[in-house]
Order: sequence, then structure tokens, then C-alpha cells
Amino acid sequence: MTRLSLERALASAITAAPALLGCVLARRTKGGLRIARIVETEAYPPDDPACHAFRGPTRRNGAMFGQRGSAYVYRIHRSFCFNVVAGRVGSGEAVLVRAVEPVDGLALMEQARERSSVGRRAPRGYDLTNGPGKLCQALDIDLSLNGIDLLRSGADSPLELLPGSRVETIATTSRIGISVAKAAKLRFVIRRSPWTSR
DNA sequence: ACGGAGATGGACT
DNA sequence: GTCCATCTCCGTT
Repeated sequence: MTRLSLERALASAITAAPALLGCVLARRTKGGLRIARIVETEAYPPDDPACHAFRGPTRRNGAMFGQRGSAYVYRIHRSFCFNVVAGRVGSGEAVLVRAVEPVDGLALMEQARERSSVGRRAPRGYDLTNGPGKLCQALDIDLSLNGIDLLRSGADSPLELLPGSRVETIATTSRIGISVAKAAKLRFVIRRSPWTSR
């Protein structure tokens, strides 16, 4: 996949969600570099009652109405969830990244997960990044990254989205954790990847 | 000013 | 399967 084809896929949440499988997230902090490959996504298109933007912009979902390729981060209970904004400015659509496969910086991810798990069993193996809240812990993604441009490259880019290599078979299922529009098959996973959630 | 809900995760039965 | 921690935001008073 080229950078151009990635940007083209971001024209809508529906096209972006499968296209983001296999793409790579590069997280840069003072501690060092963490690299992860996206293995599970969910599309939240406009006019979808399960989409946070469905009832128009608010302070929480404001970043969803920004430029395609920017980040939308929000808090749910104790956790954060990370989305890639798609569509046109103002359309209000995004792709939730639900699971990633660690590629590099594994020790940093383990430390970050352990830090968030004080008093509990330290997460190991697939448990490290196989859920939307878990990957945000492992990559230290929080509200400070809400709205940033993920397509900007450079040593000072805190979180960057990079095109991936072509992916194995993609499976499509219902989305997880929502209370409305449950039937839509808008969850995309790399088939047989052990790093997906559930 | 206040009550309720949530695209979750972890512990427990 | 059930329960609930913990916080931001929203809609309503």
C-alpha cells in the first residue's frame, strides 16, 4: 500500500476501516519508539446511530469532525479509545482501532500496561494490545493526542500512521460493545490473527 | 448544579 | 456469565 492509496481510503470510514488493517502506528515518546500493526478496526460512518458524531458536534466528539487522518481519542470509564478520522472535514466519521500487534518497543508497551495495572496481574502475551483500551495503555495514547495529524511524519511526530503491506484475508463481523445498530457488519479483522480481541 | 451513561477492562462466580 | 471502578461529557434543572 502506498501513502496515496491510504489517503484515498480515508475518504470514508467504510473504505478506511478495512484499508487500515495491516497499517502501522509509530508512537514516539521520551522513552523511545513503539511500533504496532493494526489487526482489528470498526467503521463508524455518518448517519450511523452508533457513531458518536450522529447527533452533531460536541466538545467530546469535536475531533471527529476534523481533517481525515487526524486522531479522535475519547475516554470510556477507565480507558481511552483511539480512532482515525475519515471523510471530509465536518462529515463526522471515524474508524475505531480495536487491536494491534506489537512490532517493536515491546518492553515499553509492557511497562506502560503494567503501570496502568497497578494492584492487578501484569498483562502478558496477546493480552497486551488485544482491545481498544489495552492498546491505548500500551502505546500511552490519551486525550493529549486528541486531534493530532497522524499523517505528519518526522522525529517530532508523537503518533504516526503509516501504510502497511498487503494483508491476509479480511473477515467482517458485527461491531462490539454498542447498544444500537448492532446488525451492521462494520468490524474488520485480519483473519486468524491471534492479536484480535475476544 | 446534578444525574446518568458509556465504541472498556479486570476480577470474580 | 455478572459486577463495578472512575471520569468526562452531555442534557436537564
